[in-house]
Amino acid sequence: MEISARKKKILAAVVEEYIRTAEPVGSKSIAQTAGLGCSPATIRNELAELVNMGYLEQPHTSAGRVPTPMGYRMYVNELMEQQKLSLEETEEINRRLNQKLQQLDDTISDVSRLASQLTDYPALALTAQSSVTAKRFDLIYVDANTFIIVLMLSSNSVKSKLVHLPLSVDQNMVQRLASLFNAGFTGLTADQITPLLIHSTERAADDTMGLTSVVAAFLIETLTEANTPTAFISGENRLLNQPEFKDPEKAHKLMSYLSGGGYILPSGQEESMVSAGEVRVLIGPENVAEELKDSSVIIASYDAGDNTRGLIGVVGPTRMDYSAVAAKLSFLAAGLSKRLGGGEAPPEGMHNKLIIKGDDPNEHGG
Amino acid sequence: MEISARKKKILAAVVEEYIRTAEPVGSKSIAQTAGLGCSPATIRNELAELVNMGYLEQPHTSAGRVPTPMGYRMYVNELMEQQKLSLEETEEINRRLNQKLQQLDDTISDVSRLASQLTDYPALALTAQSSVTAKRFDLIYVDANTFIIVLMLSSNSVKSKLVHLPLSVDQNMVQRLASLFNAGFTGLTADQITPLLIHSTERAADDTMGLTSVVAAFLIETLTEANTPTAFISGENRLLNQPEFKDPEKAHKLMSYLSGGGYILPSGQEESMVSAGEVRVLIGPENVAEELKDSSVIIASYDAGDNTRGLIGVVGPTRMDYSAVAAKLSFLAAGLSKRLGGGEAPPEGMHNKLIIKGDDPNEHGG
DNA sequence: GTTGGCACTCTTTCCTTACGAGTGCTAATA
DNA sequence: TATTAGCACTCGTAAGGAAAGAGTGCCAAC
Repeated sequence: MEISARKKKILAAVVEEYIRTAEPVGSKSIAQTAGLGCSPATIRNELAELVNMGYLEQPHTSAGRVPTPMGYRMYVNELMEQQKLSLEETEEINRRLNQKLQQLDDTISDVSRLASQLTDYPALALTAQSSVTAKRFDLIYVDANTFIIVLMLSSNSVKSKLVHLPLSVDQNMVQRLASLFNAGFTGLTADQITPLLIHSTERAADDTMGLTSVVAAFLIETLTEANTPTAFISGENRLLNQPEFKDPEKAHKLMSYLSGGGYILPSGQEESMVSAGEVRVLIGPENVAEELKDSSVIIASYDAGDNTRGLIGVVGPTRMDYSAVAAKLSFLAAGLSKRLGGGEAPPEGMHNKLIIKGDDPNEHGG
Repeated sequence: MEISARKKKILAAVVEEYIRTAEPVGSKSIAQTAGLGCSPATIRNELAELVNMGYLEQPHTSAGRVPTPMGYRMYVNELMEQQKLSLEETEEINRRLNQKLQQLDDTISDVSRLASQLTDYPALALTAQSSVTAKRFDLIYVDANTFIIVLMLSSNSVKSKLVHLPLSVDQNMVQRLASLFNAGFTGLTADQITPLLIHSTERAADDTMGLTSVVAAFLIETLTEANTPTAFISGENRLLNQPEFKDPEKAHKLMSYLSGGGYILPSGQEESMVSAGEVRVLIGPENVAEELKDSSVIIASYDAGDNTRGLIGVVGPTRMDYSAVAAKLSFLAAGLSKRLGGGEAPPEGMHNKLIIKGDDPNEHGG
């Protein structure tokens, strides 16, 4: 059965009213606000059908209607209007991005904080999983017992570490080692750096002091860290703003799930699930994690340069302001991409052309 | 009026029972548990006097007794038994410290997370405010448009940054600049680096491309960052475990205060308030921040090396397990000091000799 | 297809009552 | 003088019940 235009209007009205008030929506208030010239009784008939179709439900017989996940899904896919951010909002976001943005590592936490502040929901930011390799080694001789490892990565970031040794370092050896590493270890991923390779380098450098393994260990650690996507969550406490979490039990469960680095997306699929410039919405039971079955997640991806993508997302009750949050995240992601990504800058006003993708492709007419 | 030995015993029993159950404590339960051979009626008389003296209060006429902040203070200063950590606990802490500890920057968040997990309260970690200066500069020429700044600080950490320039870099210039910076900028604090100094260096290096100011900017930024104490708070959500925060309003207020980097100690006095090896307890109204007047804070300081100290602290309701938390924090701080500080390692079993200092020196007999 | 009317349902709120934990006081006791 | 038993009293909390109110479903009329 196809859903009529009026039903759509009514459904949208219910969803929006419910998002606003968190109270079941009655026929009367719809008749007043939705602006379609008909009486509460008519609305009631339509509502009853929407319940039958699975878009709405009643908490109990004499209550108003509440959207089901399916109702939200319909709303997000077809009914929701793209929300435009006000000039002040876009300026605010840009200002804060410019203020903070130097290196992704430092900002991943700032980004999640910003997203949380903007939306008033808990927010998370994920760095992209990429395959970073070493591009260049420098070893700086400081004194007889000390040298500095400087490691430039394919992602064009630089990592460094001060190494103290109990033994005296030979300055020639340090230089020899740097050349050997530049020759043999650049372009390798962490798991291509085998003990065998290290060992043969050690011999080639005539290294009896274990310098080679120190440098190699730092390299492996750095690469592993750079390739491990890290998540940062902030603003968990904002859940408490939402009436659905007035029960501390419930709030605590979700908050500790989030704080504990609880994964939002099926691991390994993070970036692949959201393509660039698009915002994905996971509603209630569409989430994989048991703890999120009553909540919704909105995720945008950003281009972190180097052909990798990261994610920013927001978690809230299913009764979430999808439109506003999607718009904000989309703009934020675009701003991040512009600043981090090497690639083409998103066009001005890009946040208006926001593409929202549902979870289940069957459900939205393509 | 001096407080009798029996009153002390009774007060301690009330505090401990209340900490355990979060329910007002009646005379009967004390008579049973406290093991002083007297009847509830006797206890009642004593309790009434303890109320008069200000150590206890009654929520209402027919309820049991609850400690006042003054009662907690007395308990912390004089009555509380030093809690020893079990072998498993100390081993667990040591294990996790060893696992994580490489550089303070990376671990400040880990430390606060660890403290929070151990105590099941929100925890914060503060880096020490110190006066870090530059110790050594290296500039690595990468290609015509790129070089790397490597900056070694007096704290013996190393910071580095990749710099891209629109103009071609002259390799000689890069080296000249490094020498000039090593000669003129080491040992200076951020505010000693004046535009004048930068300008004269620029001329001395014959730098027409603005390299000098790029390096100087990085230096200033790094020093400023290193000297700014950063706080990290985690586990805010654990507040929800406590029955006193079953009201989401209340919980949210405190949590957002904490998340917002709310300051626990009067700013500027952070380290000076807690001396090494000692644990400080701030009970309820002893706190300066309005938001903390109903809560208690337990703080330990650790030696971060380089004559600087940092803090780890825990926030909870006044009904807090002072003894256990103090023991854990103390051990944690000692462990951190041992690993970070240059100084003498704390003696084995140091957590047994824990010194607890109250807020107000007048209140505990010296 | 739409609407007004009306009986019905079910939650929420408020009030009252009963209960019980714990006290304070008094008088007896060691 | 300190302790104890006994008892009336207080006050918060839980339980029960009635009234209110919001919203529905359905029917008959338009």
